[in-house]
Amino acid sequence: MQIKKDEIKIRIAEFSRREFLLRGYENASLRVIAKKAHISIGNIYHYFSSKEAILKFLLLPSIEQFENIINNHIVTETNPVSIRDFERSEQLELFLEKSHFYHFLDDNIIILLKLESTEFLKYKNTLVDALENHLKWHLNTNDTHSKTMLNMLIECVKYILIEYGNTEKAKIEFAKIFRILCFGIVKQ
Amino acid sequence: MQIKKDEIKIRIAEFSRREFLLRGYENASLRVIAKKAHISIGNIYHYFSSKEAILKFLLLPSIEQFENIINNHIVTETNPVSIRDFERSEQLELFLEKSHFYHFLDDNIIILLKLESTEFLKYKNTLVDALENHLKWHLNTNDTHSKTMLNMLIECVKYILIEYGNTEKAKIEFAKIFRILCFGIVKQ
Amino acid sequence: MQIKKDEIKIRIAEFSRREFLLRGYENASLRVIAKKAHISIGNIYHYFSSKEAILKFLLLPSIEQFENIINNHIVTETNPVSIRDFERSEQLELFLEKSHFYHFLDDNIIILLKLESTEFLKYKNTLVDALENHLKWHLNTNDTHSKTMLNMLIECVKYILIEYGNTEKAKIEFAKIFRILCFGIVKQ
Amino acid sequence: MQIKKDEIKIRIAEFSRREFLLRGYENASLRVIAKKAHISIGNIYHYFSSKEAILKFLLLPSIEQFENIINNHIVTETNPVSIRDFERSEQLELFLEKSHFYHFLDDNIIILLKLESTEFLKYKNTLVDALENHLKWHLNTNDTHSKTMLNMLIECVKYILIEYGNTEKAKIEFAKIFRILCFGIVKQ
DNA sequence: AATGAATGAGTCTTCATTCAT
DNA sequence: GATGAATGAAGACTCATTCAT
Repeated sequence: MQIKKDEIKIRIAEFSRREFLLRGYENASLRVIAKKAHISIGNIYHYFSSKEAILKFLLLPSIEQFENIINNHIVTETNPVSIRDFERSEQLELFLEKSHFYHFLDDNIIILLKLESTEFLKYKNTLVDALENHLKWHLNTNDTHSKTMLNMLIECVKYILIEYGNTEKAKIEFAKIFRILCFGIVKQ
Repeated sequence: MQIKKDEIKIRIAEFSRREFLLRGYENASLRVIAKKAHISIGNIYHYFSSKEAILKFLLLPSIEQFENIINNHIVTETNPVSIRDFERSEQLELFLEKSHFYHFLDDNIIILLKLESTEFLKYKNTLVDALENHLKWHLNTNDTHSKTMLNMLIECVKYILIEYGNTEKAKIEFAKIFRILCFGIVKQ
Repeated sequence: MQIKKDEIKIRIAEFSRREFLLRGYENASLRVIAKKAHISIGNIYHYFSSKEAILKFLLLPSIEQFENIINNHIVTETNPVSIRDFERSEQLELFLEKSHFYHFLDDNIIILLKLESTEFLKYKNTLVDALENHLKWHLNTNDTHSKTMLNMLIECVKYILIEYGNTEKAKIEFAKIFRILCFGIVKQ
Repeated sequence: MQIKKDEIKIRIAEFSRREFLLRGYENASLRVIAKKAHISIGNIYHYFSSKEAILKFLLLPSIEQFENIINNHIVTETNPVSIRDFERSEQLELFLEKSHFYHFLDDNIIILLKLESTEFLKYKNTLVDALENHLKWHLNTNDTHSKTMLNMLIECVKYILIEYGNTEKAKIEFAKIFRILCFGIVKQ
C-alpha cells in the first residue's frame, strides 16, 4: 500500500513536471495534469496539499543538489578550468563533464528558473544572480549581457529537455550548442 | 477629443504590448492591463473590440514591415554577405546594419514568435520555418539544433527588449550577444 | 432645429420598435439600435432618458388608442356582431373591418404583449386578461384554451408584422389566417 | 454517489429545460438556472462542459425519437389519413393518436424550434422547412401563410407546455385547439 | 445637439481548492 | 485511498447607463 501510494504520488509529480516545463508553473492546469495522469483532481489533493506543494516536491531535491554543486564548484575550483583554456574544441566534452554545466539539464531547475510567482521566486532570483555572476566569471566580463546569455542558456536547455528529455541525446545536443557558443558560428 | 481618444488607445496598446511581451499573449490578463493603464476593463472594449483586436493592432504594422524586409532580403541579396566572410569582428556593426537582424528588435515580432493561438499562429509557424531555414544557411548545417538556436535568439531579443526597450542601448546589447555568437566565448 | 430634433427622436424610436419587435424588448440591444440608426449611443440618451423611456414613448399612444377601442367595442356593441353569425366567409373582411381586430396589427401592441419586465408588465397582464375574456366571449366558451388561442393570435400578428410591416398586404395576410381560424382547415 | 450525481445532473437539466422553454436558449441565464436549482454556477460545469452541452443533453434524445417518427410517418403513410377525410370531429382524437401530432408536445422540440444559434440551427431550419411543407400539404396550399400557421402552432404548443407540462391535460388542451383549427371557431 | 470616455454589473467559462463520503 | 460535489475568484466579453466636453 505504501508502495502504491508513492507510485501515484510520483506519477502525479511526473505529469506535473512535464506540464510545468511545457507551459510554466503558473499556466499549467491541475485539471489537465489530472486528466493526463488518469487521476481525479480530488485525489491529487490527497497526495499534495496544493499546486505549490507539487512544485515544492519537485524542486526541493533538485535545489539541494544544485546548491551543493554550486558551492563545491566555487569552493574547490581554486584553479578553475576556464573555457578560454581550450585552443580547440577537442576537450569540450571533457570540460562539460568536469564542469557542472550538465547539471543544468534538469527539468526542475528550468521550471524554477522560469518561475514567475510563489515563495520560490525570491530563491529563484538569488539563484539567477549567482548564475549570472558565475557566467560573468566564465565570460571574463562585468557586462550586462551575461544576464541575457543566461536566459538564452535557460531557453536552450528548456527546448532540449522538452525535445529529448533527460537523456544522453540531450547531453549531445547541448554540447553541440555549447560548442557553437564557445567557438562561434564563424569558425566552428 | 480625437487626440485624447488616440492617446488612450495607444496607452492601452502600450500596456498590452508590455504584458504580451512579458507573459505572452495568452497569459496576459486584460484585468492587469486595465489596472496598470488605470482604466476599467469595459473601457478597453471602447477602443478595441477584443483582446485579439489589440494584438492585431500591435502586430499588423510590424508584420507588414517585416514582410517587406524579408522579401527584399531574399530578392536583393544575390551575393549575400555571410557572417562567415568576416575574419575578425571589426565589421560586425556594419554587417548588422546592412543585414536586417536589427529588425528583430521589435516587441511585436517577439510577441508574434511566442504566440500559441489566434489566427496569427499559422503565419507565425511559416515565419518560424523561414527563420529556421535562414539560420541553417548561416550555420551551414541541416542539424536539429538550428531550431534551438532560433529559440535562443528569440529569447535573447525578448530579454533585451524587456530590459532596454526599443532603444540604441538595446542595439548595442544585441550586437554584443551577436558578436559572441559569431566568434565564440573563447576567442572573442 | 425642433423639426430635426423630432426627426432623430422618431428615427431612434422606429429602429427601436423594429428591434423590440424582432427580439423582444429585453433582448434588444441599444448598441445595435444605435448602429442601425447611425447614431451614437450617447445621443440616444439625449432623446430618451433610458431604454424603458423609448418603450414608453412607443407604447403609450398605442395603449391609449387601444384602450379607447376596447372600451367602445365593449360599450357600444350591445348587439355585437359575432363571428358565429356568418354562415360563410363572404362577409369576413367586412367583419374584420367593423370589429377591431385590425387594431391588433400594431407593432407596439405586440411589443407590449411580448413584454417580460418593466413597469408595463402589470398593465400587459391586465390587457392579456381583458383580451382573453374578449376572446372567450367570441369563442363562446369559458375554457382555458382561450389563453392559448390568444398567444397564437399574438404570434400570428407578430410574424405578419415582421414580414409585411403595417401595410395592406399585412391585413390581407391576417384575413387569410383569420378565415382559417373561423372556418377551419377542413372546410375552408 | 452515482445516483446522487445523476440526480443533480437531471435537476440541472430540468431547470435548464424550463428556462430554455420560457426564455429561449439564448436568453436563458446559467446564473438564474443555478439559483433556481440551488447550486453554484461553477458546479453546473461539473456536470456539463458548457451551456450548449446542456442543450445537447436535452435535445439529442428528442431529436432522435422525432426523426424516427418523421421517417415512419412519411414512409408508411402511402395512403395517408388526411384531416380533410373527417366530415365531423368525432374521430379527431383517434386521428391525433394515429398521426404524430402529439409528438410535438415535447419541451425539447419546442426549444429546438425556437433556437436562434448553436450547431442545431442548421438542423432546426431543415426541420422547419419539412414541417412547413407538411403543413402546406395539410392546408392544400402553396401560400405564404403556412409559415405563419407553423409559428402559431409552435407558439400554441409552447404555451400549453408551459402551462400544463408534458401531461395528459396538455394533450386534451392541444386537442381542443386542434379541433378549432380543423373545423373553425364558427362551426366547431 | 452630439459624441466619446468611462463604468459596473452581468454574460459564459476555467481554475485551484475544500469537503463529505 | 479515492472520488465526486461544490465553490468563489478570475478569465474575456456585452450591456445599459452616466458624464464631460
